[in-house]
Amino acid sequence: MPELPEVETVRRSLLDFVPGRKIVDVVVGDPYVLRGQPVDQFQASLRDQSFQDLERHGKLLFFPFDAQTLIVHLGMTGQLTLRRPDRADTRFIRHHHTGLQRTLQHPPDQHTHISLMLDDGSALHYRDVRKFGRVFTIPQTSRSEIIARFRLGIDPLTADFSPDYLAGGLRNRKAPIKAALLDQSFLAGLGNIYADEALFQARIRPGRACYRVRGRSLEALAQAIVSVLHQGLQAGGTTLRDFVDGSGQSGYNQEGLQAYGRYGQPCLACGDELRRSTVAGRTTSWCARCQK
DNA sequence: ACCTCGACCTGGGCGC
DNA sequence: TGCGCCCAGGTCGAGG
Repeated sequence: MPELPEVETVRRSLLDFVPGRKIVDVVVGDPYVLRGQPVDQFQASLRDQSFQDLERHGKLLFFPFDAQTLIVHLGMTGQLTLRRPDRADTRFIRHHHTGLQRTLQHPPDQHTHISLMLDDGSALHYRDVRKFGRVFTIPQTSRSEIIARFRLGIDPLTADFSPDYLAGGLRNRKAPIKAALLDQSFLAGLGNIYADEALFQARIRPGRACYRVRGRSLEALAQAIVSVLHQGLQAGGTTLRDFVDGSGQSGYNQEGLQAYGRYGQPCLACGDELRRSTVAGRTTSWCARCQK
């Protein structure tokens, strides 16, 4: 589900409510998402701690506490949402046309694996159908140490990102350009949606070898990466199936996608039918006429 | 030091 | 209604 714009949307939506709140209880449903951390250790590390800040680098969320840092990666279907006592629960509603699952908030269900009970009666729930995500704590660690520990590259929405950085990373690779965009140790934050969107906007074929992306084309790509991420962020993220922000709200960037998932449909630039192929192991939509 | 591919999970949609 | 197959916003580790 969640690429940089979705994760940042979650972070921003939680920032309004969570800092200052104290964790009074830690409920673990399925310990699988702790990825090996003992349940009692996880619980003890968070109990009685107060939220200070929520940070993000690429797709990784991390929440610093006094002695611990809470790490959250949403994987493919992870949802981090606040259930507030001042709002009524709502049922899941499947949108007839889009299939979107909407709900503002609801009680924990069989997919709710972690619940942090807060001192104002609200609860921060981690729900993850496919369980590709992870939630655990590590001893208090600085931002730069976290980036190093999880081998994350430059976040494209920071000042560290530049056409030069992009050029330096692509020069010696012969893999498809899309593979480089998905490589989190090079660029942290792009996933399958925004990689396809950026390549479409920059008019570059997803299968083109990295070292062959140079000059104006590379400049266009650097610009397109930032542009598609900003667009996603402005739309509150892309909700294909189950993405929601911290309040349970869907995004609407799915309505602005020009390439991702549009194979078989006409290219919005030239009208040709968009192709479908597999690049870097992922389904890819692209226009054979526009993208060279 | 790359790169590709299968594995990890669950559920929805579709064809028969 | 049911079954089997394919598909899905992401990593990881094994093996070439």
